[in-house]
Amino acid sequence: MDDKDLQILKLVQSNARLTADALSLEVGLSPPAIQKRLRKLRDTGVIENEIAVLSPAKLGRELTVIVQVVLERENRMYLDTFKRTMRNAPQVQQCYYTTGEADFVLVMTVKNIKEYEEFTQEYFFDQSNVSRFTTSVVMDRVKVSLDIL
Amino acid sequence: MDDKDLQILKLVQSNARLTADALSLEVGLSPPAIQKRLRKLRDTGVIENEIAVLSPAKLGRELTVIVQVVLERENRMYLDTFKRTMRNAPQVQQCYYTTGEADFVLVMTVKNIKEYEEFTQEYFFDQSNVSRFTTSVVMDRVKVSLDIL
DNA sequence: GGTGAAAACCCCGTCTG
DNA sequence: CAGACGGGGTTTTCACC
Repeated sequence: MDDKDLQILKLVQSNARLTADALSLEVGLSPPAIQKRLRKLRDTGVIENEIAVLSPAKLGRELTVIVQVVLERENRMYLDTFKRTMRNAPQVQQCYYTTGEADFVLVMTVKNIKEYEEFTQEYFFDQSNVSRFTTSVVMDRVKVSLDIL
Repeated sequence: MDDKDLQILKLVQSNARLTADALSLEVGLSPPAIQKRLRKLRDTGVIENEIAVLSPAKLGRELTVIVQVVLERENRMYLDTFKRTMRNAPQVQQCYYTTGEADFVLVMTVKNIKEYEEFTQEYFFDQSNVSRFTTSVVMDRVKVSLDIL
């Protein structure tokens, strides 16, 4: 992991379609050298995966909400159950287990408020372990990235 | 936008490296047909971009925090200034302008609590428009994706 | 890490249902 | 109009230096 690797990572974290050829011009290595580094970065898990970012608006998921969830009982089994449920819920983009007021913070995308209401019915009310939750409706997705460099 | 497109999107949103050949087997179209659809999905903005997801842990960004920010004055100019600042701050992965208690919700990744403290000094205290903010430290990144299908 | 050849993949015509 | 085939060009891959 040297400076060249960091340069490559900075570029591909916002555009994974850059060819080894294009990268080689920026970084100053031959295309095969770039490929070797990319392979290593993938194998070692520095690059976790490469994904297509879809437009929520163009796919009818106009509504983004942020939810803070407080659980009723906070023991290992209940925590794991809740985590597993969130991982399997397609409406839940992100789920964080946090310190502070809430136990979990969720970032969700849904078609409309009705779909969100149905989600809360299914996951927060019916025989669940959720004590209370507060909902914030997103008016502007000011910045949405996974960049870390 | 038919069912075939949706199938393609579902696959590439979690793995953008799938070749047209591999996709053709799943979807039941010829590789050129897949490519034509992919091109259209990119051109129309349904696929916004393709990115490499990096491991925060392996790059020394061990700490994720979620911050709720309340502004002092909430007029157009102050809002736009705050949004622009967040977009340009590399520590801020995501920034949402929301209804509810907080004006903004941030998802941030930092090296350690010291870097976060410095960030708050620079962006929240020094001559800023921030009234107050509450910090939640992430103990488990249960689910972090941008999947919407 | 660089070089060069082979393989795989992508993209563009054209054709067909 | 959307999909299937076939070419040529690009990109990736791999052996070797």
